[in-house]
Amino acid sequence: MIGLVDCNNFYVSCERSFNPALEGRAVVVLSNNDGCAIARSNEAKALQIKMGTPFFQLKELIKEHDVVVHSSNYTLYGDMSARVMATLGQFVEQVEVYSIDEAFLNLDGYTSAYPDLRDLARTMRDTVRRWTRIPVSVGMAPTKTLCKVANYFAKRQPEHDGILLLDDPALISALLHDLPVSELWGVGSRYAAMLRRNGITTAAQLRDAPDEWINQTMTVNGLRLAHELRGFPCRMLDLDTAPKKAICTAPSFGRLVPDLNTITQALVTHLSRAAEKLRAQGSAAGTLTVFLHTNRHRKTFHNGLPAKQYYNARTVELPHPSASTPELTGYAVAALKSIFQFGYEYQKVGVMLSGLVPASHRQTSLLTDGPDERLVQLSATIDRLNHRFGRDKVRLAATGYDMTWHHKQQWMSPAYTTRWGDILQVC
DNA sequence: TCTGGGGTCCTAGGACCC
DNA sequence: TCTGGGGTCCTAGGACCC
Repeated sequence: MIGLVDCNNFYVSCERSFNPALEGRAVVVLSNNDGCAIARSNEAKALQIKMGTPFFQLKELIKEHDVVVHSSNYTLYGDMSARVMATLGQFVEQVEVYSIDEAFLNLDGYTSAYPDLRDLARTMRDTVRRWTRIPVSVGMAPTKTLCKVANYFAKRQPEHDGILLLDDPALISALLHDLPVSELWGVGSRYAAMLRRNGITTAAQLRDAPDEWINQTMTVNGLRLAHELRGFPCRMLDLDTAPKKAICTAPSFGRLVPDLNTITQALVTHLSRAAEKLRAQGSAAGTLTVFLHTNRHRKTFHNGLPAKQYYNARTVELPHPSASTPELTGYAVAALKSIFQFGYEYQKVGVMLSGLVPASHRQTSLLTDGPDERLVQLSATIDRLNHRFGRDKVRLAATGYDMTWHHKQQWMSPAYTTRWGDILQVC
C-alpha cells in the first residue's frame, strides 16, 4: 500500500500559517513577476479564479471581493515544505518527496501498528497541522496513480474528511467511472483532447481500453497509467534524489528591456544563480545555452503598430566541464552578443547548464588546458560567504548596479522562518 | 538484377508534471 | 500596459560502429 500526502492550497496555507487573519478569506498567490494566480484559497476558487489566470485580468474581481494578494515567497514555501516532509518522516521510514507540496509514502508493514491505515493518516495529518499549521489530504491505494485518484476525491468529497483509503475494487471502479480522464496523473490537455475524440471521457474507459491501442497513441507512459488504474504498480517509490541533469534560470524582466548592457547584467545574475545550484549538487556543466526573447503575448505597440517578435538561442560546448561562475560568464556573454539584435524590446534572457558531470571526476581535454583550479576555489569561497552573510553579498561586478530590470514582487510576505530580521513578533 | 545484421549515441520534438 | 519557472521522460530518425 502506498500513501500520498498532498498539502492543500500549499502556498496560500504557508501565508496563512504566519498570518491567521487570512483564514476564511479569499487569498491568491501570484507567480514570479506577479504574473499569474498560481495558488488560491478555497474562497478564491469559489470566486471562479482559475489556476494560471493573468493577474491583470483579475484586478476588478480582486477589488470587488477584497481578495488578499501575495507575491511568491519561495524561501518561505521551501522551508515550510522541508518541515512538513520532516514531520512525515517521523511516522514513515520511506518518504519520496515528489514536489514542494506532495510526498509518497511506503505504507507496507504499518498495518500491525495501525490495523486501519486511516488512523495512521489521521495521526500524520493532525501532527503536520499542529507543527506547521499546513492542512493536508491523504490518499492511500495500491499504486501511485490510484493514490492520486484517492487524493482527488479526499479533497472534494466532504464525507472523507480529507482521508481516503482505496482498498476495495468495487469502490475504486465506482470512483473511476466518476473521474474525468483529464484529471488523471499523466493526462494533459493534448492527450485529453485526443482521448475525447476517441470517445474516452472517464478514467474507467481508459482503464478498459485495449493495451495495444493505448501503447500506440500514448506510448508506454499511457500503458503504465492504465496498468496502475487496474491496480498493478508500474511506478515505484523513488527514494534516492538523483542529481539534476540540467539547470535552467530564466526569470522575466520586471519591464521590457531593449539594450544589451542591461540584458548582459541580467544574464550574469541568472548565470550566477544557476552556477550556485550547479555547485550545490556537486556538478560541473559541459554545455551552456543562452536564449533571449521578446514578449510573445504582445501583439501591438502603444502606437498600434504590430510588435516585432524575436527569439534566438546559442548553445556552446565548453572545452572542459566547468562550475566556475567567472569562467561560465565569459562563454555566456559571448553567446549573448552573438544572438542579440538591436531594435527589439526583450522580455527575458535565460541560461541553461547541461551536460552535467560530477565535479570531482570530470573528463579533461587532451588539447586544451584544464579548468583553472583557483577559479573553482574562488567560487566555492564566495558560496560560503554568501551562505553566511546573505545572497549576493559577494558577486561579479558584471551583474551591475541597475536594479530596475529585476522581476516584480510587490506583495511579498517576510521570510518568517529563514531571516533573523523577519521573525514574527507577537505583541 | 543483386546490396547484412545488430547495435549505440545524439538530437529535436512532443508529451507531461508541479 | 500587465500573461511564471524549472524540470522529466519517451520516440523517431539520423549518424555511426563493428
